[in-house]
Amino acid sequence: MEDKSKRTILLSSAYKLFTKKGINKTTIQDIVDAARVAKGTFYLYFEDKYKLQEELIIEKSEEIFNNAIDALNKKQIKKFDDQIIFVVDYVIDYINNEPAILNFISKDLSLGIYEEKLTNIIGSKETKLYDLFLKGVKENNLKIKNPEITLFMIFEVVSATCFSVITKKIDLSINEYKPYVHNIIKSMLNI
Amino acid sequence: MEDKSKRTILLSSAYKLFTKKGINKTTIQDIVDAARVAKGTFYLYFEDKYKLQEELIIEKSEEIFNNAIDALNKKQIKKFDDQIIFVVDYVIDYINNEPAILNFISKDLSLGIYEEKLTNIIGSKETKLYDLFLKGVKENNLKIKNPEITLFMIFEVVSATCFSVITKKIDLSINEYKPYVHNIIKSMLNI
Amino acid sequence: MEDKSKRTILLSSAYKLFTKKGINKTTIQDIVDAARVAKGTFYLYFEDKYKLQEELIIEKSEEIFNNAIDALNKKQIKKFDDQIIFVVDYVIDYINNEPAILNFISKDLSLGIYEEKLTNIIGSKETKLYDLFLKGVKENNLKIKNPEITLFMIFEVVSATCFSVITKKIDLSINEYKPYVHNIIKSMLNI
Amino acid sequence: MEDKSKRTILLSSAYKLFTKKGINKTTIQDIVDAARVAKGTFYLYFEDKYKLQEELIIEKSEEIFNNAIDALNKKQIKKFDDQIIFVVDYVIDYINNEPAILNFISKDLSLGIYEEKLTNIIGSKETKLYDLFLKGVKENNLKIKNPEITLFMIFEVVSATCFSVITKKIDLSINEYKPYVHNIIKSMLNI
DNA sequence: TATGAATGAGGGTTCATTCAT
DNA sequence: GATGAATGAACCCTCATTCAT
Repeated sequence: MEDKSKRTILLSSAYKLFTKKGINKTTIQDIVDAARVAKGTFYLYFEDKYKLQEELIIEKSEEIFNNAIDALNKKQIKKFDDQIIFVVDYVIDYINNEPAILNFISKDLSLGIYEEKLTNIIGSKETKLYDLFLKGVKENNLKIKNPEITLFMIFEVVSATCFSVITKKIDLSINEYKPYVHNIIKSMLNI
Repeated sequence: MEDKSKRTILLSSAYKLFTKKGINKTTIQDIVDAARVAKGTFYLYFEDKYKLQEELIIEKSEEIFNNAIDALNKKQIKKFDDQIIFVVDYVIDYINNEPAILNFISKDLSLGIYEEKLTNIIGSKETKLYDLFLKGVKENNLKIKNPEITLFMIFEVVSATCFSVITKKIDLSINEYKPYVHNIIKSMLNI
Repeated sequence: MEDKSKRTILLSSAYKLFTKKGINKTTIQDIVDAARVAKGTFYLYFEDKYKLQEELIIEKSEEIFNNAIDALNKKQIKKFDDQIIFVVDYVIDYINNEPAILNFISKDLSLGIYEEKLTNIIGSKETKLYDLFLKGVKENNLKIKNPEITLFMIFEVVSATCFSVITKKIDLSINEYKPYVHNIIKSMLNI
Repeated sequence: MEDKSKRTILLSSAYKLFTKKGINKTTIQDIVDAARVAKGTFYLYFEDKYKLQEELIIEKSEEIFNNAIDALNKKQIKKFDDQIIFVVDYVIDYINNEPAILNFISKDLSLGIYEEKLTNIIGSKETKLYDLFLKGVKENNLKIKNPEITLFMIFEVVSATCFSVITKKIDLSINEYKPYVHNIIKSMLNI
């Protein structure tokens, strides 16, 4: 505990506040108060709260996607579309269990940033998810012109609809909702 | 001109500023200056700038959707999926021609609000779009369990991806993008 | 009293503080506290404290010079150099009686600004002092190539030395000092 | 190089920054960064940046005056007023060639301090300049009551006017300006 | 000596909101 | 209804100074 760097404490304090109040309503004063740290300390480590947010988003997103793929590897799922659906469901369940995360990454003003970063993560040639997808398309001889765009659109469809369902803007349980998503994804994969 | 109520002038001044600078960077001072009205006057008509924004969003959205359906009625489009795609394309083209509107309804913090309002508009039993959709599903004997959810998801898919394409987060022209959307919609309609 | 505008109160409060503590050590908070006015009110009237200072300097300088010339007009001083010396002595005495004014216009960082403004005042074709000087040079057939520069340098000599004497940087009474200045001025006027 | 004490490095780093940005806009962080030294180290050697500045001013001023007198000694200038004028011109030229020095010693808030220090330097019985002046007055049998005051006033006149000319507050080249100064000095020396 | 992370008082500035006119 | 001067809480950010290592 005591060896946690102030930087780490600031990150986790900000995370809690962002998920609770959203980034716009969270002030730097709130963050340093929660971290029991002086105001100036914040500026030793972050330019402003948006830079801090970016770090959190990248960190959190990578964590979710990597966990999803790790979980996938432990299963024996053969069919490509089932693999993709497994990953999608994993992400949906994760967010559904920790819905406050949406409060932090998209409620206020940051859906744009979030997507931009996630697009980087998904589209990055180094990412396991992207590799998985490309390999699947190839091995299954899928007639997909531009796999990157398709993957991106899957992500968009999932995140946008998932967001609405989880935040109860539409009266649908997450499990009632999943089949719809699965169908869309299958059709996007031309299977 | 001179008989325009102050309220109307405030709405149109705010609209111009919101599309130009986004709502967060627009101050009430900016709005009343543009409207050539005193600061106190603002509070005679609106609780705060977010209430004003809500009004604008509803007004603007209804305008777009109603225009879309009016345009549809002038064409002789027989097939149901083509009708839906026509409406979708109409909306996409509208936003693409006036992308500043995204600056106002989603760039900052308001995609959530926007969707909530639009959901109301789409889902409202009184809306022409909803009626059109229901009638189409029935007449075509489509195997769609819950038409409302499907319509909602179409909207989500269109808006989320459209937003990314128009704001150039993904390197794809709006016309390259349309076929993807059309395919998804067709599959969602089980046709 | 009650009809004094907040602007006027801010100006006079700032004047007191500037003369007491210098402008650099005076904060906007100090000024509004002294004026018993809210902080925001300051920004209704002044961009920052330096703009306020400029106004004070111009106002105060014009006051001094105009008083000097008015006093001169009440005397019957014939000789040109005596007229100039009268004005110079008037200014020296004024500052000597209210030396705190130097604390405000030159102690901190503002000698430059002060001089710039005074140069404008002195050199301004509309100023009585400048007219007086030009007329004197002409009527007395003085061999002065560039009267404006000469007037400027008289001002510099007086203010620089006067500043040192009054602020006791040199151990000399103001009256012991005057003859030196008079001699310099006479020599500068080539009389 | 490597044996330069941290103290010396701090002084020269501060000098560079003061001449470039002025003392007020130079932070202690700037200084220690430039000196490649830790922040705490600054406080081992200086109370604050103003104490450091004082040292620099004294050091620099002595350097200039001593150089001026050394240069004088290499010339064969007989007449006393020519000697003084030589020194004055030397100083003027020096500042004119390195005007950034004014940025450091007077632009911000320090003309007062500077003059105070210089007055000490000039008036100090140990200074070569003062000796030179006293000797000259005596040998030439000049009717100058108080040589110290006269020397001080020469300095004031030169520095004040020189400052205005070099910083372009008055539209006059340094060479057009010199004759005016020379005349004033001659008259001050009663020659 | 030397370090540099940590501090926190304090500055400038913005702006939604009120209220006497 | 309409005004706009006044308010003051709230914010971001800087930076001289300290102190445990």
